Amino acid sequence: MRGEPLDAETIVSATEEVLRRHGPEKATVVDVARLLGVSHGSVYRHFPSKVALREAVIRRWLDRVRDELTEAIAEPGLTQPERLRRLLTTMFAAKWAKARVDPELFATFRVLAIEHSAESSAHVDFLLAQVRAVVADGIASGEFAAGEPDVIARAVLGATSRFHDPKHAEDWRSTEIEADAEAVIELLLRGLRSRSDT
Amino acid sequence: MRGEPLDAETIVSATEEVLRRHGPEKATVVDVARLLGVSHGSVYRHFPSKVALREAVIRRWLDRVRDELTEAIAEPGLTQPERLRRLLTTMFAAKWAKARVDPELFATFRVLAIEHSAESSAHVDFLLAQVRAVVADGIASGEFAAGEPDVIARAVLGATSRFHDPKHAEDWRSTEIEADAEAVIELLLRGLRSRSDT
DNA sequence: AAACTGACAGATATTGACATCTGTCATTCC
DNA sequence: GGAATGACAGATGTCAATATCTGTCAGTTT
Repeated sequence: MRGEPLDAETIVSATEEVLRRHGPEKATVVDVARLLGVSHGSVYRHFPSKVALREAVIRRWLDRVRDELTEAIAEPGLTQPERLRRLLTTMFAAKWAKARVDPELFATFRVLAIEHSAESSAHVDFLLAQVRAVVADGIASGEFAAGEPDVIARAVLGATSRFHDPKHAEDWRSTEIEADAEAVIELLLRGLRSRSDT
Repeated sequence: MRGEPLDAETIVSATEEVLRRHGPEKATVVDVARLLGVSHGSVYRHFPSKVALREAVIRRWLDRVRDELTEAIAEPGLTQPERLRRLLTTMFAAKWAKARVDPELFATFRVLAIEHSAESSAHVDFLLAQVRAVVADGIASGEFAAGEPDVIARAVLGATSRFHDPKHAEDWRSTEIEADAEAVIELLLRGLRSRSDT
């Protein structure tokens, strides 16, 4: 009946659109099929369940976030403290912007992220690896004091959860959050630096 | 009909019990009156509204938390870094214990705390003042590097929100939280200490 | 007369009949 | 004959009728 072949990617995009319009509670597989002009049975040809479909949506969303972030921190010629600061501020700013521009959409994806905790914790693992890499480089170069990169990376992410964990999204509406984040980053960098440094 | 006169304190206790049994959604003023064996009109003699009654409950709860905390940190003869560590660990442990012993009750009080944000932020101000005092003393004694005590106290509380903010209560079920808190406190203390120290 | 009651109006919550949704699959369509 | 359909069973959600709750107050009790 329609020229374009129905593929998974198209269905995921349509699902994202339905989630955007109706929110996570009201978005149904029937809605997705309706938007695509097919029967909902066809959607089930490409995804075994509604859960799997939503999982595909959140995975794509997190993949995009990850790509944005790796691109933003790819700048060469920085010291490790500078690199860590940039990694954190970029990460925070990206989340704050999303939460502020479209709070409802952000809340929707937060619901999906909670539903699919495996995907979310894979994302956290990615962030952890990014921080860990910078910390390890900094220790190797002597810019940071010696220590276990894994433990320190966990500590850095844990200490900044107020600024990146969606649980705190409501706090991000206030502009005080920038100054608070700055103060915490400053304190953490002081704690990380080796004593011989400035 | 009954010997004991009905007073505000008794009503608040009964309300706490009803909240404990039924949860924040289902707890009604009629339930409280029923538990006390009086008509609900009598409750309204002592409290102008259901909101005011719940506010009294959360205020008493937070007052008790505050008392526990001030008692726990009243030990003399500690250095300021030691005092700060003790303040934080005591604060965290108290919350973790409550959340673990009776998660539903903890969730109930969390709902009340959100309902009555004025009471909660007064409580945060109290915690902030406690941290600020230790930080200011530490700066005065040269144990901590110079800086704005207010800014630093905010940073310390902000960096540890994962360990004290009820938003993270679910994370506290894992025993990893102890080690994570320890690592963050260590990093913060390193950042706070003046450079001439150990 | 101070403390309490219980009937009341308006607001909110619960219920249960009805509608929609999820997931399956025998059948239809290119 | 592989892709899509639509009728279906069981689960979940919706909505309007019904019940309960909040807050008031004139009247009762001690």
